Amino acid sequence: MASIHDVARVAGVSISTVSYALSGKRSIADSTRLRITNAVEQLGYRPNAGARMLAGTRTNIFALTAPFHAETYAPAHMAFVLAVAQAARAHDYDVLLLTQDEATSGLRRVASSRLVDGIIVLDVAAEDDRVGVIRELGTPAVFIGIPRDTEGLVCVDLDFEAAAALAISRLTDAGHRSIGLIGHSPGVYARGSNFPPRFRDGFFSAAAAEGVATAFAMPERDGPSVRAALDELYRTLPGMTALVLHCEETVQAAVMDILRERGLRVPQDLSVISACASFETDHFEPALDTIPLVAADSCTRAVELAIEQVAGPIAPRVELVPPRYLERGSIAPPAPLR
Amino acid sequence: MASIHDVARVAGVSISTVSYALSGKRSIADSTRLRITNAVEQLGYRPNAGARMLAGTRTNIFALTAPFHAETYAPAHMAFVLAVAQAARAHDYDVLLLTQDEATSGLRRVASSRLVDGIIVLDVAAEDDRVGVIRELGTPAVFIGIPRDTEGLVCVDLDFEAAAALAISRLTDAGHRSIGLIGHSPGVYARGSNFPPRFRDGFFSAAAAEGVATAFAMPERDGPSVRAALDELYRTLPGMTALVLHCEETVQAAVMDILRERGLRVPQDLSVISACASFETDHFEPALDTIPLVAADSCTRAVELAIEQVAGPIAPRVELVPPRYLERGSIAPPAPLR
DNA sequence: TGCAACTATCGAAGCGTTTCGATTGCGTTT
DNA sequence: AAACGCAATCGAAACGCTTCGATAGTTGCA
Repeated sequence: MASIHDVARVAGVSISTVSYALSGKRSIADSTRLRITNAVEQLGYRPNAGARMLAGTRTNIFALTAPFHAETYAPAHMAFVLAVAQAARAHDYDVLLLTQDEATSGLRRVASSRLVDGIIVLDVAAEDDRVGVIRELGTPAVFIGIPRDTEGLVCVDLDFEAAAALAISRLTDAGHRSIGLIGHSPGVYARGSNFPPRFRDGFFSAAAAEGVATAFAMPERDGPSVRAALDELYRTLPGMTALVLHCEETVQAAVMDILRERGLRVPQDLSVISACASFETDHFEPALDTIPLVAADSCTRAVELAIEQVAGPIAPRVELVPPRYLERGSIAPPAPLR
Repeated sequence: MASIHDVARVAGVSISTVSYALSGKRSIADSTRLRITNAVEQLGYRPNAGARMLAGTRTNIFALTAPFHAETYAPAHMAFVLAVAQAARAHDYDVLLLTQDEATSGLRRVASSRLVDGIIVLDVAAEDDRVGVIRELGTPAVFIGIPRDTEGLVCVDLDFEAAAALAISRLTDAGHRSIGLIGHSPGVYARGSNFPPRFRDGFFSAAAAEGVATAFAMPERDGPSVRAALDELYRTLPGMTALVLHCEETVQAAVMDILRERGLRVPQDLSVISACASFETDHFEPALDTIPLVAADSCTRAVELAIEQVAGPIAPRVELVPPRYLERGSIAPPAPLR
């Protein structure tokens, strides 16, 4: 395997010249640079990663800690993992995957062995063990998600409160005054993943501000309870004219099936918005207005912030990504009283 | 950050003694070893990863190339990624995640910069670009899945042919002579992921060997075509008494719903086996006999083989993991003619 | 003409390990 | 008593890069 010495020899220069030519950190004559790049090409030279880490100040690797448990929704999880990896590669960073059973010890290990320059934290719980470790390590880190105590941390996430408020405002603009919300399964709220409660709370407070009547149900992941959840909403809120879905793909599909089965047309009989889903919603029949949860948005920003931190300390912050709204025609004014 | 020099100073020995004490590669007096481990503890010393890579012969990192595309079924994909990461950690290896848009160039990059000791290849297509690159690089690599040309490669996978044969033999043992198969969507077969055809072919040849009548249908991922697929099976094979499912969770769920809706009882009216699914099938009503696709089985073995290759070349091979069978009571003798 | 200010290049000192030969001191064997 | 073998330890040479501080050679300007 060719080393920088070989390149220097072939190009007829010293190794420091090669290093500077490749890094661009000092000016090098065009003719020399050309000889060097030719030599690199010819030898198939690639700088040795270990040597670089040792001599340089950075490793060009980020750790990604992405716990996976029973309640995790695989497609969304996957989307975030991939988005982080892609964003990192765009800045010449690689991603090292930490496993959940090594969550805190793995962080310590990779940080104190200087294997990584920083840490990206996914699927953040309100009370998250990783927060304490990261504070203590002082390693550059970005949380995608927001723990309860954000003191000293850099966090990025979709603005779920604003997303909920956006859903409410679109519906009230259309004239709705009775709006239901179908959320995730109770386990998701119980376990402490932080965005479902944030959406729910944003929903309730925006509704309260508008003086809108609300109802909320949390179906289990599997079949029959979706039906029960819908029944519960109609029981609590008999005049419900609009529905916000903040739940998994299978549940949303089930809801649409049940509505169809009951002869309820969207949007004539019921307006529906799909909120903060990380999957495509345009295959539903009819297609639904959507406030998408775009993994790439948060992850790209997270990687940028991580890179800034590698360069030097930055101010702690919580950055909320504003929600977008995609119209697909699933909202109409409420039907006149039947 | 404490270095090996600090440890040596505190313990009152030379750095080589520290290194040998920690690696165990030469004998060290118990008293000395104790002083060293105390110093390590006290200073919170962790060997620097970069220095280790440079001086030693290995990096203790594997690259994981796991392409993700439209046809990918996220939960299964995730299960394999996690299983690889866990198996690697059990051998003190970390996992570097390569993205699909850098599939071949990423392999070249991490291998020739000596960032990784080896490569684990997931979701192998029959004709897979990564095969050529890996042959050319000569880096230790293990394929989880089997490309068409396995010349010189080390591959591990569930024995899908044997799994199909096992399903057939369980059903023929119970007296079935007309067996249907519901497979993945046509796109999966077209794109070249290699296990669906292997299962299908194993199914047909085992059935032929037993003189059993068969039918095969490939529903699209979404709703209505599952119904169509079942209709197709009953049309092609009016006397069908048993069904093998080799498809995604949502499709299996849909099949069970449709059977229930049509008043077909499992197993009295139809025997059903779920084959090579990486999800839990015991929540179906009724629970289904299952030939599970256990990610950990293949991934553990793959990591072992990768580690053997890091130590020195091993013979190329295709290792097939034998299928298991979980009885749950979804098989009965065929119903007498109705 | 002389000197300052550049530009382009080089040499050498690290970075923190691993590992290969010593070297030392003891107990055993002849 | 000389010779040997072994266990425990040390010193120093890599490993391949980055980067700091020279050094020559050029140019510009007083």
